[in-house]
Amino acid sequence: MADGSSLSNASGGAGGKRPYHHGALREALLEASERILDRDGINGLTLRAAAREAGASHAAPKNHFGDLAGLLSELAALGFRRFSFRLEAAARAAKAPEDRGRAIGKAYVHFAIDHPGLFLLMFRGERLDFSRPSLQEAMDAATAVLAQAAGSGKGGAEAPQALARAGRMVAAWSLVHGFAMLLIDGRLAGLLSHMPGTIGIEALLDEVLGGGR
Amino acid sequence: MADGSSLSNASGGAGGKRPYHHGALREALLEASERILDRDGINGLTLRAAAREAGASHAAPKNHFGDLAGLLSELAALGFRRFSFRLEAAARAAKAPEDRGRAIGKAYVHFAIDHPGLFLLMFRGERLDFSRPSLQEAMDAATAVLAQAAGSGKGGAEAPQALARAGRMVAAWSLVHGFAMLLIDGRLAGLLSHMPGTIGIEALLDEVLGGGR
DNA sequence: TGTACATCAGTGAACGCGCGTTCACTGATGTAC
DNA sequence: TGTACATCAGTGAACGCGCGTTCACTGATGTAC
Repeated sequence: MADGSSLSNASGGAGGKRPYHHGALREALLEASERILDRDGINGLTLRAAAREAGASHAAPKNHFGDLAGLLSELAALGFRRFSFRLEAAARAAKAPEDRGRAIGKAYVHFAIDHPGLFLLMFRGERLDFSRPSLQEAMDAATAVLAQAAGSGKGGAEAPQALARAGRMVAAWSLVHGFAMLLIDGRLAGLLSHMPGTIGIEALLDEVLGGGR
Repeated sequence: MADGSSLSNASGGAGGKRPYHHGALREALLEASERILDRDGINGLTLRAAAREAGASHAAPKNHFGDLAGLLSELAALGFRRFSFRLEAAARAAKAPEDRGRAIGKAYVHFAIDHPGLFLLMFRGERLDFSRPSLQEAMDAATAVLAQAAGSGKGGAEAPQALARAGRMVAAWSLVHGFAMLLIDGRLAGLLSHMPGTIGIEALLDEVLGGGR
């Protein structure tokens, strides 16, 4: 995907008969896979289902991804790249430096809300192949964004000990990750429905992220 | 499971020939399922695998659980009951009242470490049947333990607003849940290996739970 | 204390299904000459 | 500017596998009389 969204080449004409070679089947398969992920969840995403959704023969994905773990891993890598982009954009958009941590936290949760299937695929490592360089690179980049966000949160000079710094970073990560997971699994909705009054998710998220400051 | 662990009845004799009726196949299937969960993960747990592991015919589980969702849900219910028990025991064992919240948080994470497969089954709702009364009851009980723990954490009288109270509870839950999830998925190990020095999980957990106080 | 019978847990063969994978093939593209 | 050929993406039939489910059955238990 060199330059974005010009994915439908070759078959765009008015001829109707689609050519033997798709031209961008790899990208089409990834897009189809994401659609399946959002619609049917991770267990519905198989090599055959991806081929079906993309309108290709069921053996075609083999050429591009090798096996199912390959397809899932490339899709997860794509997700991590998009994830990093959104976190960084949120950090840049924050007005004051001390708002950056909270902005990144909100972006983290919003990504999970917008792409729950992709988010679960990314953070449910069981079926991914971490030896794939594209996945490793995308994951490392995302981790770097998070580490930088947590490191800049409250001023970096005091508390120079490694344990304290790791504790602050992991606490921030755990907080937003746990919130996102519980939300996606419907646990927060179940909890809030048992509480008096009406509490919206956004207000709750603000409260959770604001509470630690 | 009325009175605990006397699960191997009837076939205990020295006769060798095991009887046609198992006597406690339901419990044996649940134990076998948990073994599979820990060994092969949730995707390895099928009706046939459970029957195989328990030494029964592959159609036998149908009699006790109906379908796969039934088996998974009963196993999750069992997990929630054990979960509640451990959280409550940790709360009781805390010396000072102000230590209870932290003790419950540690018990939460330790449960996930000790039973990762079961923990993921419990908190990955996709394949559970929440209309099962046993699962509902066990979940409600666990939620009540958590709510009580968060409510008693810092004194209950001030900040009487519902949103603030919900925020405190959800923040505490998100923190331990996120930590447990990231740990199980191996993300924390990956992160710590990139940091200077050697940081143990227990020390990190103490730091994370202690940081908010 | 026996006998007949209903009940039901558990068995094992058989079914259809979707899956990943293999394999011979076909159509298109690019390159050598 | 043509022609031959290697390459390779994509096809479609076929394979074996494990799954959930069905179904006729078998063995054990409990109850009525």
